[in-house]
Amino acid sequence: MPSRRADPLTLEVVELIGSVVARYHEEYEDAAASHQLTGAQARVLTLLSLEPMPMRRIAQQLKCEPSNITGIVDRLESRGLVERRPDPADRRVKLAAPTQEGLQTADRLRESLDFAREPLAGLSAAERAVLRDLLKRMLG
Amino acid sequence: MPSRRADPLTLEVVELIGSVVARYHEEYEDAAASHQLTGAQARVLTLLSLEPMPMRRIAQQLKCEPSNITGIVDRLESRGLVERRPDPADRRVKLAAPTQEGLQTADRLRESLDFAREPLAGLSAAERAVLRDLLKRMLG
DNA sequence: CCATTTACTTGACAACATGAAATATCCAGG
DNA sequence: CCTGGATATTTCATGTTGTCAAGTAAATGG
Repeated sequence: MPSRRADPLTLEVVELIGSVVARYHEEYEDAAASHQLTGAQARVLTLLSLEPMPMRRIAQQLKCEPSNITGIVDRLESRGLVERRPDPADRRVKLAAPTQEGLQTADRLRESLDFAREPLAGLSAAERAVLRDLLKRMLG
Repeated sequence: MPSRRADPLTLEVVELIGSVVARYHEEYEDAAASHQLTGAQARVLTLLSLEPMPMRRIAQQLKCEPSNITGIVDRLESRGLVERRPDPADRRVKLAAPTQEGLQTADRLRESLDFAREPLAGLSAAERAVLRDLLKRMLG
């Protein structure tokens, strides 16, 4: 039910969220590029740095087709950042896992993601807590 | 200056912003797809629905190369959603403008962008105002 | 009036994304 | 045990987005 026209305040907040999204993306792509990674490659590498996982699960997390992941992991693998391991429990499955160098790259990537510190630095701890709670409720 | 490790609260907020960004994107792509548009096409059409503008300016707004815009506008034009007009003041310039049908599509697109209403509905007006102010300050 | 700059397009190329088909493996019911 | 159906991954064809370099047309300023 589309309710009726959203009120001006809601529209303003939506507009601001759009700006946050645009800025986040820009900074994410820049951070990735500074490590010669594309955004998609950076996302996959970051995911794997938390926990190795089957190709299929990567696709689920990124909400795309598994056949797409094949190519992205291929490129990461050809650069020595990721490797495919057999799953002892299921020979159909290939576990993608970061190499040592992949882990280091993921760490440096995390550090260069300044969207964290820079824009939030202007907010006090109390304000950040309020923001956290509001975002949490927004995300349901 | 990477300052030192960000505190847990900041990290939590950053994580939440990441979730908001992911969700916003997902919904945006879905809304675009429901009108047989790609995300990029939807962004350009939305931009033009506010105000016709030269190709060059579209590229600046989208932060990409002008040569990229040529293709996106080509596809929108071949579907009758956008047209190129000469700029009376400068014959090098082509103004991209939405057609009647393009305007209608842009309107319907806006309506289906429920990221506005749905998640924000859980917040009171006062809370939305607080959120607005915090986001504004975050964006500097 | 000529050199330079600007706006746009074109062409070559890479990454990303989807969908369909192929391969290998698992698994459950007979 | 065996077979038929489901599952995991890859390959291929195709389309969109993105970059960069080169080309054309038009403006602009010495």
